Amino acid sequence: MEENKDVTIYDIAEKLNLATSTISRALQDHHTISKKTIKKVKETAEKMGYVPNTLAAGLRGNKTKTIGVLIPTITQPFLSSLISGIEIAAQKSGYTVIIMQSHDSYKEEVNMAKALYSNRVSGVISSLAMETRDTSHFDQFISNNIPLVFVDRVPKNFNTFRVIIDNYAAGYKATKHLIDQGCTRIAHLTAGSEFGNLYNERKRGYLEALNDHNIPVDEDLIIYLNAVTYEEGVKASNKLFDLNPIPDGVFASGDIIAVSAVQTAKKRGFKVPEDIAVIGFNNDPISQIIDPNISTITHPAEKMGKASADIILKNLKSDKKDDVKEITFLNTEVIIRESSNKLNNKLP
Amino acid sequence: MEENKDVTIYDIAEKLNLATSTISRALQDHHTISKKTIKKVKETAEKMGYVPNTLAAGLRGNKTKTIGVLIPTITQPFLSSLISGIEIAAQKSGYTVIIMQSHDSYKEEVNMAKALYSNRVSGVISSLAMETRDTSHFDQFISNNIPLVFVDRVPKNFNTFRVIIDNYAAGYKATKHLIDQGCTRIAHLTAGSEFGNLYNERKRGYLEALNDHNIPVDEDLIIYLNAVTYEEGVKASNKLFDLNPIPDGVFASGDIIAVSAVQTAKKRGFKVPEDIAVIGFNNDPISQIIDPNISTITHPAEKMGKASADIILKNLKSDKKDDVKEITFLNTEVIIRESSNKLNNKLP
DNA sequence: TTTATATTTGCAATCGGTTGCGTAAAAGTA
DNA sequence: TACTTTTACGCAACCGATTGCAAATATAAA
Repeated sequence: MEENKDVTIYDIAEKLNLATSTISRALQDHHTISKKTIKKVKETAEKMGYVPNTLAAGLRGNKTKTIGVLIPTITQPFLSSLISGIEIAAQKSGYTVIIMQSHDSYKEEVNMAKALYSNRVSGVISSLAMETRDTSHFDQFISNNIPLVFVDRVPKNFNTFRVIIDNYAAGYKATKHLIDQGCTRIAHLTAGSEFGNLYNERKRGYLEALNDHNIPVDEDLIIYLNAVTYEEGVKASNKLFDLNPIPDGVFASGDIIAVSAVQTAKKRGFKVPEDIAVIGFNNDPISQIIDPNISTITHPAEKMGKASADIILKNLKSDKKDDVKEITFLNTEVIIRESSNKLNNKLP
Repeated sequence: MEENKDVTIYDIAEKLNLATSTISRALQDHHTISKKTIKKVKETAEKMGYVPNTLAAGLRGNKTKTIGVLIPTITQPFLSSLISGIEIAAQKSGYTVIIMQSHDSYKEEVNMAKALYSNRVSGVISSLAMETRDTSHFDQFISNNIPLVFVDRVPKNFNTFRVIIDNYAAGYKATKHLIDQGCTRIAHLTAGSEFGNLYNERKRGYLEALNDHNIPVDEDLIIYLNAVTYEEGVKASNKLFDLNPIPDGVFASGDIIAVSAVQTAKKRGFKVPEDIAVIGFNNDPISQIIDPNISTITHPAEKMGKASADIILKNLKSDKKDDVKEITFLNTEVIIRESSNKLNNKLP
């Protein structure tokens, strides 16, 4: 068994009769090394099969060109797209991405934050677990000057970068769209208890839109799901369709919920959008595949990922520690599709 | 600006008047350290806010408790579930997961393989990029005794662990199911050029099933998509429905393709499954949401992820280098749903 | 030729744990 | 009490790259 020892800069140094420091500098195009030497070094490095040891470099410099991502799960379209955005941006700058899933558990989130720190990541991007109430496990990053970006599900009182959409405005827009379509009894399907403010904000937008248009709020039309799943959506939708009369519009705080509403409606003999108009949230792939297509609010996952990564990278490059931890708002748009097109407008 | 220096084992050693070696050993419950000392050390470590430095440990031991995952993309349901399975298994053993996306580009795959090696990952799990023909960039892992597992899209001639499903058998089962439903003109939608053998294997199963049941193969009924996307699926489906007569069954080598077939059929006035029965592949979430529900073949993503991770972990634990690089086959099942239920059997 | 300047390279400490080997202290045995 | 065994801990080298500072060499200016 050939115990193939790694080629190190020492090996290269020996072969070329140079100091390791010269090799190191040559490899990073340091200006104090002559072009000739650089070329020679790089060539022999290549020839000898040298692969830099990230650990050693990281240990010395106490930084790793690694971005840690701590999110609830990666199997949701929004989050996997988010990661994709992060990964692409990071990759471009030579950074590596470490991913950890909290599975919406506070305890796991705490552990993984520690693990990320232990790995000396250069920066952290996180979306909070549903369960999380206390966020002090993120303090360690701040106090050690590791840039921290919260994205999408962000804590309220934590002075660090945040990348979000304006959930309030989005909720307002969605509801207003239904109102514009002539709906007057608009239901809202939303997530139950939560600490992060995104569902609450959307609901706030919903309420405000009703208010602005003189539509009385009917608490019976607001249903809180225990989880954002298809099954829970069906349960909630059935509650809605048990009402008499049924609502004529539904704003679901997630496409998967909207899908369940549409399908439950169909199953129970109601027509979408004629009997009930539906709008979802996220613009998940499924929303444009399901029949009827589902109107929705865009949730620019990749862009949010890119924005988050860019903030990290920018902060890493410039030493000046921005004390201004700005909040980045990304745009959302209403996408009108069949499920809410009561007025029968032409769709693109 | 408080330059919060990290607490190291040196700090603990000094505080307790012990040697760093004792601290190090105490922290890992080494048997040569007394219970009292261990307890004392752990307590003060906790109190002082000590966080181990993974880099330092990894550098010394040349291993990092990190599993590198190199896949085409994470935004496909199958692959994100795969990662999820890997991550959960790894996490349980205290391993961290680094993820890199090749975006189906050979060049990126080569670079990222190098990056993974550079990070001294303990093991690698990879699914090949579509473009990849040559796999020599994976040699470095083998020659350095880093366990390597290929999963799903695996190379043919590379002696390492492989975790796959029996695509041939799955293709056969899917086709046979359609035959059992009474289909006699069965089309097949598959991916175009590819090096990994999964689509080819499925096609082989399809052909063999036809053969075994004395159904002549009609090349017009086999359509090669340029990409596994909804749009390409629609294009291909339309070709199918331009035929006269149209086929009475379709085996699509992916659920997203099956969805497009079902919807294109509906759009063109054909009934599913009465006029044409459809079966997909993967059991993606969408398959059981779309109306009609789509019959499919399970593709146990999470299990495959777990299996891959377990192989890595097992190989890491036992020093003996298994020279037998076994291939792990995971089971697939036919899930019969509405889209292929011509005989109108009761479905669960 | 000499001095000043620019260019190139080397020395050696450093990052923070890990571990083989050696020794001191405690416990056990004759 | 003397001797062996066990238990507990310390010393110091090591992993591989980085970097401040010093030194050597080359080039330019006087």
